[in-house]
Amino acid sequence: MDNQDLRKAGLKVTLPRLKILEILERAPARHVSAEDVYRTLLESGEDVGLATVYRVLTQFETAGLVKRQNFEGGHSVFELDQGEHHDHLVCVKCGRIDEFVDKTIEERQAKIAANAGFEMTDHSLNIYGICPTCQKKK
Amino acid sequence: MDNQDLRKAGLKVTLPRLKILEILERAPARHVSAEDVYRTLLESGEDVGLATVYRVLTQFETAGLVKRQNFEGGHSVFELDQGEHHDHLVCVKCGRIDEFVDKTIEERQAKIAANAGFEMTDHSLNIYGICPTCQKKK
DNA sequence: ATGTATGCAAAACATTTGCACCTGG
DNA sequence: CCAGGTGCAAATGTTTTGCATACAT
Repeated sequence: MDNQDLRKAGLKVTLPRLKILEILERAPARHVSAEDVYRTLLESGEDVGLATVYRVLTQFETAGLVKRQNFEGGHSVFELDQGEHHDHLVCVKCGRIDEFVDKTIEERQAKIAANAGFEMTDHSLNIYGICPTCQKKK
Repeated sequence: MDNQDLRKAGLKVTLPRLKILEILERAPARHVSAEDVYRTLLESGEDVGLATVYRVLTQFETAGLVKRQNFEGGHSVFELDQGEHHDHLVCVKCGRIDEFVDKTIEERQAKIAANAGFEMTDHSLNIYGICPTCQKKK
């Protein structure tokens, strides 16, 4: 089935692309960095270059298969794009990432952009904090 | 007056620090990158290293004098911290940055963090789009 | 004087790109 | 076969760091 997605995006079905797609699908955290993907590939004995990981992830993003999130410190994570937009709650201690959607916020954002005369292309809302687990550990 | 702010932060009052503070105060765009500050310094004939610009800006951030915003592409901008929190509207064409505050959004964010059991430490909301000026230029 | 600050050059990251070789359709 | 894909190494852009020197107090 994934082969179809790749072909539709005009991408050849190659081993690296399939493997990376698989890793994204199985990632327990859903949000993984390019480095994470690369490490996982090496662990499974695949001989894929980090450059390819970046190239493939970028192509996937262009194809709409994947979403890229830029967090603080010039560090990005990728997640499978499952259609529904959402924002992120990021734990600054353990890196855990929760997702949420808030219709009210979405609406206000659209209104703010419109008021300012901006044609909104995208938006990112990240709430940083300490997750329940890390609070207990303290 | 600024000398006081520096001293209070435990920083010696040095020429580079004063100059950088001055540039931040006079920046027409309010939001400047380290590179911007560096270039402005060179233009005014000051002999300051880029490393110092980064060091000073980081110290200013720690001291609460300055806010750092991380935008997409591992690129950061700095602005004088004037107390009132605000979010950003960023033009993806010309880089123009507008500020806004929306009480409703702030409240919802706090609620979302609380519901998830997160102790919120910070949050960043950036709306990306095309500003009115760039729309006309099209 | 003495502990900080600074400039410079080198290092550290995260990401991208050039290029010769490989591979899917 | 041949365009597109890949690995590797080198380049990039941004930010940080090591170190010897210079400065504020």
